[in-house]
Parts: sequence; C-alpha cells; structure tokens
Amino acid sequence: MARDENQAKEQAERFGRNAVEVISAPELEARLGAGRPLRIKLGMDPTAPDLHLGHSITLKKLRDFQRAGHTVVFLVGDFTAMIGDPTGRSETRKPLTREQIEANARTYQNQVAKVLDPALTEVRFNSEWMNGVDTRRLIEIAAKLSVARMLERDDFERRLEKQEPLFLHELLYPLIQGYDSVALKADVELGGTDQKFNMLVGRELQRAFGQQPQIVFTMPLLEGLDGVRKMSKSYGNYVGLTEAPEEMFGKLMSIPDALMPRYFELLTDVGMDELAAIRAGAIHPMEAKKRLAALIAEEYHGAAAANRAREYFESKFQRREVPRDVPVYRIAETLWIGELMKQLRFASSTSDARRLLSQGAVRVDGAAVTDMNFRFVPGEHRVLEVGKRRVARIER
RNA sequence: GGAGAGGUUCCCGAGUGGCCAAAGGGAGCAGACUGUAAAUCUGCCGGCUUAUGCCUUCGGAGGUUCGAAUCCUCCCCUCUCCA
Repeated sequence: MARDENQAKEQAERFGRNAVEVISAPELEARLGAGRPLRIKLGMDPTAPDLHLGHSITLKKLRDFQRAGHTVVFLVGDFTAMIGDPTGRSETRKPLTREQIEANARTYQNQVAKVLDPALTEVRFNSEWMNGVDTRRLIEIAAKLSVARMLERDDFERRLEKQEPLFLHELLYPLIQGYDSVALKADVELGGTDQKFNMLVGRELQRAFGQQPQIVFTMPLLEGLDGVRKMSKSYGNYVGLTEAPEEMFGKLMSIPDALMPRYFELLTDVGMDELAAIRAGAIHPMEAKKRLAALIAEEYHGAAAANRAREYFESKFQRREVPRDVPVYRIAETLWIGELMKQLRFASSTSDARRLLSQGAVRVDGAAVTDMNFRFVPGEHRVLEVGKRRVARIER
C-alpha cells in the first residue's frame, strides 16, 4: 500500500510538471492512487481553426496522460461557440454556421492528431447534452452559483469596473463550461491560466451535482513571437502546428532572444543542463535559436525536414541567396507587377502594392524595382521577392 | 419609467462647420543597422495602377448648409445614477 502511495505521488509530480497550478495536488494523488483510468478533459471552441504552439503545451500534457493509460476527452464546444468566451475584447461574435463548426472541428482533429493518438482520444461535442437542456434545467444549474461568485472572475470584474458592457449570456459561459465537466464526469480538466475561473466553476458544479470535483490544471499561456502578448491567431504572432517546416523555422528565428529560455522550457524536452547553458548565454544566441527552431520543426515534420528548413534559412537569410526551392506561380501573360503581387497575396491591395514598390521592398531576380509601371514578363523575369519573407518563382 | 454620459479609421484615443482620410499612441508593414534578436533611426499605414485626381469612412436613417465626424430630427446600442 505504501508503495502504491509513493507511486501515485511520483506520478502526480510528473504530471504536474509545466503546469502553473494543480488544484489540488493531493486530490490528484488520491485520484491516481485509485488505479482506474481517469477522464481528462480539454475543451476548445471551434472558432479559430488554427492550433498553434501555445496549444501544444496543453496537448503534450494530455499526451502524457494518454500514454499513462488515461482517457483523453477532447471536447469541441460547438454549443458554447454561440456565446464565445467573454475573455477577450471579443465583442459580439458572429454565430458560426453548423457547417463552419463542423469544418473547424475536423481541422482540429487533424491538428490534434499531430500530438495525440487519435485512436485513444474521445471526441465529444457539448451540443450533445446542451441541446437537451431546457430552461427549467438551465435554471437549476444557474441556481448552483451565486452572482457574487460569478462576478469574481477577473474579466467580469474588470469590465464592471471600467463600465464596459457585460451581457447576461456571458455569465452563462463559465456555467456551461462547468456543466460540461458534469456531463463528461471529468476527473481532470486542463486549460490555460485564463481558463482557471471557468474550470473552478466546473468543480463547484460537479460538487453540487454529487460528483467528485475535477482536478484543475492551469497551463502557462505561451507568449507569441513578439514576446509580449500571448500567442494567438488574431495577433498574428503564432506558429501553427501544421505550418511548413521552413515557416516554423523562420518564425522561430525571429523571436526576441529573451524569449528563448521560455520556448525551450515549454516547447522542447532539452535537459536542465542545456537549459541552464542557454540561460547563462554560454551558447551563442543565434546558434541556440537555430537549435530551438530545429527541435520544434523536427517534432512536427521529422529530422530530415528540419534539416532542410535549417539549410533553407541559412541560404536565404544568412547568405542572402535566392533560393531554388520556392513556391512556383504560373501566369500566362505579362502582368503589371502590382497585380501580380495582389494575386500572390504579397500585397493586400493595389495601394499596398504601390506602397511596397515605392519603399523599395520589391525585387525581381534580386534587383530592386521601384518603377510603378513595371511589367512582369514570365520567362524573362523569374523570381519575385517582397520584403524579407515573401518569395515566389514565376513561370509561364 | 426618469436624469445624465457616450458610440470616431485594426485597438486605445483626439477632433464640436471648411486647414479632416481625420492629431497622438499602440499594433502592423517597409527601409537602414543586425544575428530575419533587442534597441535605435526613417518612411508608410481606407480604396482606386500611374493621380495638384476620384471614391468610400467617423453607430443608423433623414435634414440644414456652398461645405458636416462636427449643427438639427428620428432611430439603434452601451454605461452611470434614480425608480
């Protein structure tokens, strides 16, 4: 018995690594000690279809549980998506259509499969039970939580304080997320630190409905590529899980040095020694960063691809060569360069294209083009570059 | 139901009849520098190919005016206080 207890404690400690908080560790130990597979919940709204490295921290934690024989439940909040987690400045979100939700859910599953074993992952939608919740039932659920308690949530408090709008249905969001835990009989729920309140509501509701309250893992929110705001698609400071290795590598090379230790710690499995060396600056920052970029590219694309990405980077950006291996775009006829830039999405509008042109950001076959009227002749001209990142080979 | 405040370009936020495509900051983009780092400097930052030009924008719809983000009317929305 004593040995089992120690084992559970050891396990609990291992699971708790990288988590900001485990509420609570003793409960986790006790639950692990029971010896049955636990139900581990992760919920996501199917709103933004791209998962990124920030999500990977939580997904990897889930994978740890999965490998230890526990059941991972990936919950798609298709019902909750109608509300939209009030967290951000996200005003009234347009309700998604059924098709969009399904499409997003599918892409989620593909992306999640990069980390989790799909065969061992239970995918659920909360509309499953929420569609059946009538007003009477909703009132029963709502009766379990006081208004004062609800308003303790940072975000709500802040908005009240700042005299910003707060709508009644937004208060329902934590309630429903919490009820999901009841419906799923979750033993553990993982989420970012911004999810702490919602997950704690899950505990309270489970208790109120006679279940053992779930153990809550708050996971760190990863800073985005800018090193300031959290990684998020809407800030454009993210690396998507399905991005090409070259993209991943390049984006990671652009992070501020100060962010490196954090990325190493949360996104890779490098040992304490190496981490310490990086922190101490014993390795040249650029080399350290290349290692970081390679490790991450390798995780999602394999060693060979990671190598290619590294070579690409060194060739393109360090030796400033025009790379061989770039996307090819075909045009049939001579085209005004602004139009070409628009077609390639290198410029968002004609005005944007003109701006880039006038700022000397556009190069054809390595030579800057500032002529507004430049016409791109396929066959004669070959490579179009805009800024540092955008390159394409143009063929007829 | 009553009284007051407010809704401006991606965000914050100035602007109360023309000098406003709209100050300033942030974000973003580009150039210089560099290690595609940081910091710094410079330019851009609604749209329309070529523009001392045109079009669209300041919650919505009308109106006044030579001219409106700015004035008037009605409407919608948010916040505060009272009930």
